[in-house]
Amino acid sequence: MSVYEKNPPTCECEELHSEVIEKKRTLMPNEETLYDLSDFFKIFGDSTRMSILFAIDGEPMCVCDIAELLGMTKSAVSHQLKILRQSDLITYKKSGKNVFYTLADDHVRDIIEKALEHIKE
Amino acid sequence: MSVYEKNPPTCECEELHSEVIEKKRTLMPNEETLYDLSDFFKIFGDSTRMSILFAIDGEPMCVCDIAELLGMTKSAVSHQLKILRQSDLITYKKSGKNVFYTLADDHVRDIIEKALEHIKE
DNA sequence: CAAACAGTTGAACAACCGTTCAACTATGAG
DNA sequence: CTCATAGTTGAACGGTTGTTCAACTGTTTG
Repeated sequence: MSVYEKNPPTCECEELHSEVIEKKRTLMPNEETLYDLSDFFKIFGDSTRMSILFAIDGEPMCVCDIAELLGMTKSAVSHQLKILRQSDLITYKKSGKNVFYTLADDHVRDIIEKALEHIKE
Repeated sequence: MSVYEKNPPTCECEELHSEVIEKKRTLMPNEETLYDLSDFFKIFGDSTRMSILFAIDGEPMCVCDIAELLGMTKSAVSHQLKILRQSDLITYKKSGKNVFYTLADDHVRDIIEKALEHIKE
């Protein structure tokens, strides 16, 4: 049951524009989509993860090299790689003792590109 | 001074792929851009703010109506509106006792649309 | 001017999240 | 087999962040 479906009235306002509210209610995405969307953006909302995404763009990198490049510990990097893995934003390939990570697809690049455009307005 | 510029070595690894690291170092965006990017995505990384963005898309809405639609208090909504305002993602127009908010431009819509595509893969 | 209502704001609290630390698995070299 | 190295993981700590609450500003109405 979505919160957008009718009451209970939580806003103490007296003079609501009911027509507008009802109209908007029908236009809102369902709650699950809203959570999926914000969860998706949450992944990009950390500078460490953003750095990792740029680092492993193009040529794959192993955990040690990423840690060295970013000036962080392997542990911290590995924790973030796990989050990126679980979001299907990156893939990895084991090679001996090393694990090489790279971007899963071009979608990620596209979204970051869009954001860069907005920032430089 | 960026952390990506040369050492000190923070990774305890012994067998680094120095060539790859140096190459990547030249390709990384500067630190400020990285922070701006992740800060930008951070705005979208909250389901309340995401709901507000969908709500005020198209026809503008006043704070009371948004609060009623989302089932939240005016205060909570106002706090989030402030964050969205400071990020230049929304604009507002005062009209009597009401303040009507709407999206600043089509850029926001574009980015959310891209994300929606990725989610439905 | 006074009362009512829309909206904002700062402080405080709780929940969330990223890094650190230590312990662990696993692979390759001697 | 044993040791060293790459990488992962869970717990814990500290900083961040969203909501609540109460007090505030500002506008309209009588």
